[in-house]
Amino acid sequence: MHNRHSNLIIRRLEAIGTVTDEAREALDNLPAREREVFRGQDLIREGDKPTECMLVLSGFLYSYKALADGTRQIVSFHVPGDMPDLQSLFIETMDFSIASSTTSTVAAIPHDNIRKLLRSQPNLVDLFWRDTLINAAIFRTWVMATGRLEASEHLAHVLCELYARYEAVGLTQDTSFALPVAQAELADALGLSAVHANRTVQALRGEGMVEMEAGHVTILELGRLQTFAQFDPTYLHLSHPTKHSK
Amino acid sequence: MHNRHSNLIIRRLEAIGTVTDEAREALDNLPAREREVFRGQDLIREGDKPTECMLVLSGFLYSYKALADGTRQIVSFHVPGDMPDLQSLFIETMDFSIASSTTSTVAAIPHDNIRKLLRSQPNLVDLFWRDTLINAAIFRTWVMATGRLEASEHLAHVLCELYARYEAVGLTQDTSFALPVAQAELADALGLSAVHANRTVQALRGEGMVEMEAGHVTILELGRLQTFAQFDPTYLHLSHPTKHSK
DNA sequence: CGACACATTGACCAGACTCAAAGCTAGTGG
DNA sequence: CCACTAGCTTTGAGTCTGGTCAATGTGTCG
Repeated sequence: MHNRHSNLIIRRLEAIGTVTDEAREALDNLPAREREVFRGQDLIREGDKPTECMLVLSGFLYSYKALADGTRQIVSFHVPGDMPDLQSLFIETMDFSIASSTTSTVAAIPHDNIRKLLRSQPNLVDLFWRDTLINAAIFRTWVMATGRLEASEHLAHVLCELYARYEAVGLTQDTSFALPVAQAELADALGLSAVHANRTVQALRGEGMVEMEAGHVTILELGRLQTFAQFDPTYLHLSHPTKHSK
Repeated sequence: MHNRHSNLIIRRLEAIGTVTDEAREALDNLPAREREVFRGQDLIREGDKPTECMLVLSGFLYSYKALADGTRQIVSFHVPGDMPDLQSLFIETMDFSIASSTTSTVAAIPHDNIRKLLRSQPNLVDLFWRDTLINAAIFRTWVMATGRLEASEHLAHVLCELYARYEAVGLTQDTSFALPVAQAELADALGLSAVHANRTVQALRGEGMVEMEAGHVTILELGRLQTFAQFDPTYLHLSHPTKHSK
């Protein structure tokens, strides 16, 4: 049997590629220090120089960049199985912060151990690299959505993405999933004001495409939502995408 | 002496890390088929499954994602030395297109040869991986700029970024550099309409911070431009960043 | 009950969009 | 050498999406 953190990593990596038995074994032997982070608390800050990588075990986190006027832009959400600062392995200084939007558990894995692992398992280098490439694809898509979609389409797109990513690690219940973020945080992710984010949520609800309340989302009509958002799951490069459109 | 394409790759990689002599040698032996691309022409299209990677030798290209209504969002610019589709090594299907905005020369390097190179030079795996991570950081920053900066700040930010990236590969002349894109393309990069992009360019010119004309940009007051754009070069993770602000 | 955090509304404002029409400039054919 | 075109840039006028400010609900917790 595997331990909690290796189970999650493996599930994540299997969603994007193939994990050999040997690699599975090696992942299981990674040491990890578990840690809790609470709502609104920063796990890592811009400018930090981490010596370990974080693996999300439970909860929900997000990365953001702060601006001069005190506002911020959330640049990605992190669900269990994600390693939000994997980049710190190769890039010394963090160029963004990571915060938790609810009580989350993370496993901290020292760089040294990951480096040793990657040396012994070249198979994993490919998979981890692939993971960073998929992350980049997600950012690209956020640029597209932020730059060219209307607020309600953008929100719909984010919901489609989260649904697909949750499903990839088996964390959906039917067509609903956890989204424990306040509307103000949603606003920071969409590049909107909090007031307009609220109106945007109401618009989507009014369309009957989703239910959003008390920290979780239920998608009522996935196909329609995806079409509306112009969501094409290709960019997530998952092994078994969940395209339901048309 | 090195050939044209390896010279550029090496300069690029040296800007972000250290290249061993052995790796240098191996890079020099990469086979490459040179190719010209002309203004407006797609080098690679969304949905393609490339079997080689492109290295920009000269000119200027950009990546974009097309939307349902015929509009598009440019998600990144590519200067000489960049490998805009390095990801195709690990991700089968392209989720964006790459087009040239002027006459450009690219070198096509077969995946097989790159894979062989990476097996023999683990040092290069780190560097290439680091390159993809830096790319991701650039996307993140674009999300931030698109979501939270005003149009003129956003334009200023893009100019600061390009200046820093050009400088890293030694392609600036004093404080000016080539930007052979029409304002309509700038608009697609900034997520603006062409009309507003024009007004935004005029605003920056009016401030006396930059000159922009006939496909090239001269930065008149770098410090002020960087401050205005809230540009912090950390995210480019270059070895010798060009921070001039205060 | 009061405090706090979050969601919701209303009224008004502004940055950016659209449509439409002119300028400019380099290149082409006569 | 000039009229003509094509591709860009620039301007003007009216509209709209999303922003700001300021209240007002609502729910949870001590």
